[in-house]
Amino acid sequence: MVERGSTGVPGGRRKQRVSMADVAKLAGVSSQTVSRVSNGYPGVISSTREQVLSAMRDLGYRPNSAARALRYGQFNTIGVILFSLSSTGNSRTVEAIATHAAAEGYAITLIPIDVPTQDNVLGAFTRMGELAVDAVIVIMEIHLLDTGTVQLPPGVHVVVVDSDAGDRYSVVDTDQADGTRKAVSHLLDLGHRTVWHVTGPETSFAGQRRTQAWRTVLEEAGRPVPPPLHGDWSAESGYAAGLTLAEEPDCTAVFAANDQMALGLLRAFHERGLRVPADISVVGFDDIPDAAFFVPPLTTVHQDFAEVGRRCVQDALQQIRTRGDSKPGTDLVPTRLVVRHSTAAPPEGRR
Amino acid sequence: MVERGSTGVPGGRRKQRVSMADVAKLAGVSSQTVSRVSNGYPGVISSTREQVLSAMRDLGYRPNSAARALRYGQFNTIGVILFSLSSTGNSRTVEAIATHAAAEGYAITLIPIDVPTQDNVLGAFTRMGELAVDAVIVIMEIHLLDTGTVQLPPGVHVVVVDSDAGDRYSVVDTDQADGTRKAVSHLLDLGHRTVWHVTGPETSFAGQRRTQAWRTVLEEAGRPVPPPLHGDWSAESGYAAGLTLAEEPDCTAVFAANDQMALGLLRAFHERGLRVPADISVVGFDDIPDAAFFVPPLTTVHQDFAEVGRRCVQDALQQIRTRGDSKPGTDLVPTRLVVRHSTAAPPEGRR
DNA sequence: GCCCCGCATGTTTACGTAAACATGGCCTGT
DNA sequence: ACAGGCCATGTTTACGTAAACATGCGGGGC
Repeated sequence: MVERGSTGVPGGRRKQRVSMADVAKLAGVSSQTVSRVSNGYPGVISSTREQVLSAMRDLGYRPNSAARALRYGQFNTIGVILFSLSSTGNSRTVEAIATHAAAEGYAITLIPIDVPTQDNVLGAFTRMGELAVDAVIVIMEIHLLDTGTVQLPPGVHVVVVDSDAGDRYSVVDTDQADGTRKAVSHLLDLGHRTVWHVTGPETSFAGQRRTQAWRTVLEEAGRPVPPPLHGDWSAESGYAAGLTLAEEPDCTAVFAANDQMALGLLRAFHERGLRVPADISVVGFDDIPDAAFFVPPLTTVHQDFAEVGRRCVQDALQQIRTRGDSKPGTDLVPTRLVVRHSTAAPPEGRR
Repeated sequence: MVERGSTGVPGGRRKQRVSMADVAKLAGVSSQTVSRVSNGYPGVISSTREQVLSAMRDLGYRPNSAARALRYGQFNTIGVILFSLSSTGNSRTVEAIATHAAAEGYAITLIPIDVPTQDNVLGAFTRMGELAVDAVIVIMEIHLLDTGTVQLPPGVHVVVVDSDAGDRYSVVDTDQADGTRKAVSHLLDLGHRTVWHVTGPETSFAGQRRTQAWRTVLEEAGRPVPPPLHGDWSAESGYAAGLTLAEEPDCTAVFAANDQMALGLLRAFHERGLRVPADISVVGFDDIPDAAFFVPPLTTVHQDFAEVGRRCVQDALQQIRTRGDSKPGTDLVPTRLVVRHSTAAPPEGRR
């Protein structure tokens, strides 16, 4: 079982992999002709081509991508650096990236950072330089990298998600501010005096932006700005915030920075005997597939992760093809408010 | 932009990448010495080493992984083929795979198959052969591959998740049967006469196994086996099943093949005025992070995706290191029943 | 004092591919 | 009929790295 490969060298340890030279020998042509057939180049007569193809089949020839990469100077691979695949948003973005990259003939290499310490991030970026990638998509708050020690290797193109480094890198992101505006305005339009807020973690740029936009909308409307409650994206943190909010008699509407925290809110309110939406309205962010099946179905801001992924790949390929000549900029993907049954007018006398 | 010539051409576009030869020239040594320094080999005097390191820094040298891979005949990369990252299970398994692989110095290349047709699968496996990977982890229903047309390229080591191809490939999976047994027995122990079931899609091996085990447990206990309701993993399909089950007066306990469908059940029962668990008990499978925050918190079977991922990597590396000498086998990861508040004894007179 | 050994470093080569250049035969146009 | 050109195919070379082999110098043992 140790020996693999194909040519019938009796007894001896066979060659690990079949090369063009092997195919060429069997087909009775030069390796260059094999190369031409392999790449579908013209200028090979059909009988020769058939012979070569047949030899390839017989030997189980597969091109060696390392040699190709060496020859061409590029790898047809895009690296994706991220903290976690656990969040719906990240995993769906990565999925879209992988799909679109595959359609363009690029593979995806995943570089996870389990614990987002400075050292780990630094390490990931250092390894990155040695990895076989033509471009890197970074899905995280790039500020973690701004302390000066880290610099991306030159010659590696970068696209950033969930960050604001638009002046230095190409940025693709959901339009957090606009989505938040839709959510908060929806609640105000229903007649709520103000809107409370459960934030995402401070390390998240997306979270920061949502909180910032929430504050701005309230201020522009001349409404009081309640103290935000701090969450970390998890349903558990939303639950904790919900227990606190249940004690606030003034609170009739809550904007959670993501759907999972909204789920925690729903459970907390249910436990405390608050009816959603009769007593209190809840809006989330993301529109995860489950949101339509929460009790009650959640009104939330739909993010188009697939589109984010698509644009990431597009930008990355653009940079690769222009060799970085394209200028950095920010590419915002629009959102959409999905109204379900977790929002309604505030109860009488509380608006 | 076409030229990629030598260093120091004033005004000219510099070489894209720095090679050992460049470092060697600057340091005044041979490229072999640079190689030795780069790989931490002994036999380089410290003053020379310092000079080389300094030159590396100055030029921003990074080893070319394509050349390395070509030289060594391996890529230090593991490919992961999957249908979707959308499911919690897959994304968490992939995350664990990526983390453990990184710890071993391996990178992960993702090969998504957006639509699981025979052709696409075939295509993915064909491309796979050309990709720069030393092993492949397949996360999907292997039955699709058993029709004979598809065969993995020889020389690529394979580990399969969610399948029963244990005789041909190395398999790692959650112990579906045992988890199901725990779930169903829990409900029977509470006093329910029998347990209804919402299945996963037929294409899923994991789903099939859960349904099979559910039936077995009931039969062994001498209980009637109600007709299973067919789901597709989505909360929506669970919701549809829930609406049907709400009309079944005999139904006091349901085992959903995953948590999302259980979520759909909860909503359907809530809408129909059935109290969970007072009127009807629900058990899920997976223990997604949100399950603890459903209304009510869901009793479910915990799957250790991280462990599945870890063992996948372990098996893959084992195969790479032994060159496939290790025999295929099935490696089952145990589950754990997490009892929350969606299960209770059946209502009086209905047990 | 001479020879040999070992150590630091240099030189050659091969990994598999494909561009660039080379060759040779046949067809076409006059 | 002959020259020129084009087409199918072969040969050479370079991509960046590292193993294998080569070199040359200094020091220790006799």
